[in-house]
Amino acid sequence: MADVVTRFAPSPTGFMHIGNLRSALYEYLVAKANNGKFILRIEDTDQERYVEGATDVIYSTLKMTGLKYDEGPDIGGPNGPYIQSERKEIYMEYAKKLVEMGHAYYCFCTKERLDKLHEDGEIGAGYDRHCRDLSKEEVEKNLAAGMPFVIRQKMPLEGSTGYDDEVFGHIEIENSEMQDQILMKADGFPTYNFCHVIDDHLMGVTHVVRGCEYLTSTPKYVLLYDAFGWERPTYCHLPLIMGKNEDGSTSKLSKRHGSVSFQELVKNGYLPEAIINYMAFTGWCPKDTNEEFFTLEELEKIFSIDGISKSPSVFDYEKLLWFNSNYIKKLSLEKFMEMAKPYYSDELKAFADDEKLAAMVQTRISTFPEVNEKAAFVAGLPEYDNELFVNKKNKTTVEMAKEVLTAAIPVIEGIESFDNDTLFAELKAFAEAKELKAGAVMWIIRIAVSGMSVTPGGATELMAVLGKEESVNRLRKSLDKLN
RNA sequence: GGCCCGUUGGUCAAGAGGUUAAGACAUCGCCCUUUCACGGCGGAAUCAUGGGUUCGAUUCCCGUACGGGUCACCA
Repeated sequence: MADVVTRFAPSPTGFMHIGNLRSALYEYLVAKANNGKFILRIEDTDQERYVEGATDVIYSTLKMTGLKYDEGPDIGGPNGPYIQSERKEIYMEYAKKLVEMGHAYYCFCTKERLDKLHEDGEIGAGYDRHCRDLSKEEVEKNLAAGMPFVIRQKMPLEGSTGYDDEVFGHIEIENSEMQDQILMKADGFPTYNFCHVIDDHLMGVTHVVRGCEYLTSTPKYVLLYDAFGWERPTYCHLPLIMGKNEDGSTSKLSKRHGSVSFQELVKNGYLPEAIINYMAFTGWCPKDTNEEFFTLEELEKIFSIDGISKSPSVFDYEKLLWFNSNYIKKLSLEKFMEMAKPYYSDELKAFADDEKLAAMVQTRISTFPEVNEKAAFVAGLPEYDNELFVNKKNKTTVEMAKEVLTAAIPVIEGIESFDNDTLFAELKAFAEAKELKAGAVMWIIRIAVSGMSVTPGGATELMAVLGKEESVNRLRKSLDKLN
């Protein structure tokens, strides 16, 4: 396939929905898998939904995820402008051309009349084509009188229109099912239904990749291409992303399912690379491998349209978590520390630069905010129940804890180089001398030094992080508690 | 409601007219171990349903059920 051109055409709504980003990813991959071009276009024809600064969210998301576009509003290109509100005149020009050719018509129906039609009619009754056959004179007269108007597409009354979708195969819709949809609104702006076709053609888009909510409206767009005598693009509709409800049912992914925007996920400590990697697998999977870890670059090489699934997939936060923890483990310690730092609570901020602590924490978290829970032990010895010393597997008891601590504290105080290896070796020898299992001694010391049943490291690792003075202080405190 | 699409374990999914129906997440058990995590090994668990076609269908066809999408001066 040569000269493939795809585009990502989001509306500036102020946040990047996961489904939206998934579309962008696939659009990017379809282009890059074929050495093609990827265009960014902003669809802001709905003036009522205008959101300040929303385009910046789009730019930054694409930048963070590495979805580099070859043409776009902020970088320019030969087919600009790339913001639809700046292309307003173009659409009116083409709409009028369509009227002249008999494929569209002026409609002067008021909003009130349309609303009434809606109320009175059955579900899906739609527009009654009231203005479809106005005489040329009438139209001229209304126009001259300055009556507000919209331009509607004149659908064929009979027959059917079909196209071949790359994912879903042949789709055929009766023309009678299609409404005379509005192409140009009364405010002079085009509707999506119209301008995306004009832009896609003018910008040379060869592959229209988008969510399958457009699957059944595409014949209308195809009719537009035909009316202009333009070559139809290749269509590739993507299965939707669903969320799982509490009762086990699924529905379109929304807030109640969890974080649904890219920004939110990042804020919650997910890495863009992990998000992208996981997202590539929602509705697609490679043909000849079971491998699941792919960088964007690698995806560009192996992606192909025939690996796209038809059925909707449930967004699995558990699996995303798993991807994320793996990506966190792959980070260099330096990078990890830099990225984790903002997530430390005020109380723990001072420890964010501790390499030993970071190395310990890095292998045990799935998202960055978890650093606090893992690093909590450094903050101080919490109030805890002496029962924590009791452990079945190691056969430890509260009594034993008292004895072990009494004997071990002097040993630990005597250790010069307070690193994990030395500590471990010394305490192991200590255990042998006392004819105790190493595990039993370690358990008791770990509890005494942390006051927690679950910690991000073993007894000696914790002590190495805490340092000699703090460790010994804590051990003494815990021993006092036992007396 | 009309039209369109879909349905392989809890989830993501590969797959083919004849297979022990891959793999991953989650889950359970065991091992490793200085608790947890990591890692290793193993288990449980899937072709929505009825009818065809066929020597044989989970795979092809039709119906049913269920799920989803769509029917805006939103995209």
